[in-house]
Amino acid sequence: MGRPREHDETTRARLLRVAGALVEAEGVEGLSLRRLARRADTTTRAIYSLFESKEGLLAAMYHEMAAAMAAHHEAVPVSEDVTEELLALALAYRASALLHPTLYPLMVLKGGAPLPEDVALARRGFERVVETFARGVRAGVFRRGAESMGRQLFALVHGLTTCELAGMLGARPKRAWREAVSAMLRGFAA
Amino acid sequence: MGRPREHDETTRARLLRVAGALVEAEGVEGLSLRRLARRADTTTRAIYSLFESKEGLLAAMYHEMAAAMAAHHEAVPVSEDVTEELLALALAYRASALLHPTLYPLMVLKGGAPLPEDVALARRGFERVVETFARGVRAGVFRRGAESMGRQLFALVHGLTTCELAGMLGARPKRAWREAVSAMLRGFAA
DNA sequence: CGATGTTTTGCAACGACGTTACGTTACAGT
DNA sequence: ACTGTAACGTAACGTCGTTGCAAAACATCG
Repeated sequence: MGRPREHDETTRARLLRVAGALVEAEGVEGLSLRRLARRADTTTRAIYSLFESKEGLLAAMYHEMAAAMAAHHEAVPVSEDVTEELLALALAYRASALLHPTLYPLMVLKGGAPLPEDVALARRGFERVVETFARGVRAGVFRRGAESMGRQLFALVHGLTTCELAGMLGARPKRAWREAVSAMLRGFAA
Repeated sequence: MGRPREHDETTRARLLRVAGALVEAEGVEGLSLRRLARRADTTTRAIYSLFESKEGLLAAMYHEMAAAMAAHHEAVPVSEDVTEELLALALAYRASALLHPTLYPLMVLKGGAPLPEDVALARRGFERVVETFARGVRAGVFRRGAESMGRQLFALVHGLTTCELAGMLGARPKRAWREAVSAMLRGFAA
């Protein structure tokens, strides 16, 4: 019963696309619901019907980003060389962050609380790292404490991402990534 | 000539104090010039006279933060054990960030461009780290590349800070700091 | 001592923002 | 056909950062 929705899935997709372009072009502060509605040729009411609020819109953008990162992570094959696998996982994180350079800060900083499903998504990626560490521990490559090492590696990876996006990682950022992650993994050796 | 300023240095200090309290209590988005003026019992015009704009106010807050961090850094004594000294420098960074937990994000994320003097201030701390690395290289403790290692250590330290402030560093954050920094430094060994 | 010039101040307004109340519209069920 | 219900577009509300403007407070000069 009631009037059928006119703001359908295609408008939703269009809004997400235009919002991404806006953020990409002018940063998070350049995204306003009114401008977004104008650019997407619809009304602010449509955004409220589809996303509930601005926070909901940002959560949906977060979801796209989290899904992209999860896809990059799952594309990394399981290897016998756990060090190589962890390095590949870190570089996959880097690649997905660099794919949406201005969208990445959305994940970390403000924009409100992400949806539980997206937290679970991010957690899955983290647990993949912890499991890889655990395999390394069992193989005698690393010392004990897979979860601690996973947390610390994540801190490094996040810091590297932030620094690279800020242009503070020097002329050869990928090399810096390799060196930093390798150094930490060497330091984790049993 | 001209009307003498009534908005003096004490109002400026009070505004900075109240602004810090506001950010501390409700985050960066809770800081509005009108609320700040009301809480500090003055007018928005005073803020504009003293800080030029909201960005100028944030830059002044950034300056306080940067000065506190520099003080913490300079309090770390030069040691013959470069590894110990770098660990102490990292923990000094942590201590100053934890002193103003909600002010720290101001330094990294938005708020606009910090003043050149504050960039220089932050740069001095970074160069202290690079020099310590260089001493370690000369002593045969680390491999070559003092500046690269400094950048990578900074990325780790910043990532650890962000993660700890987000509560993602587990139950023993200081221990995680020690382990992570030590691991990276071990990995940098010659 | 009064007139003038210059700078700061308080106040009110401007445009833009996120959000919401409201009257209208379009359908489902009777 | 009538009524109830849900989604719609429009217009407003309150807040934000910022700015124009007239009044105010001094220094300087006639």
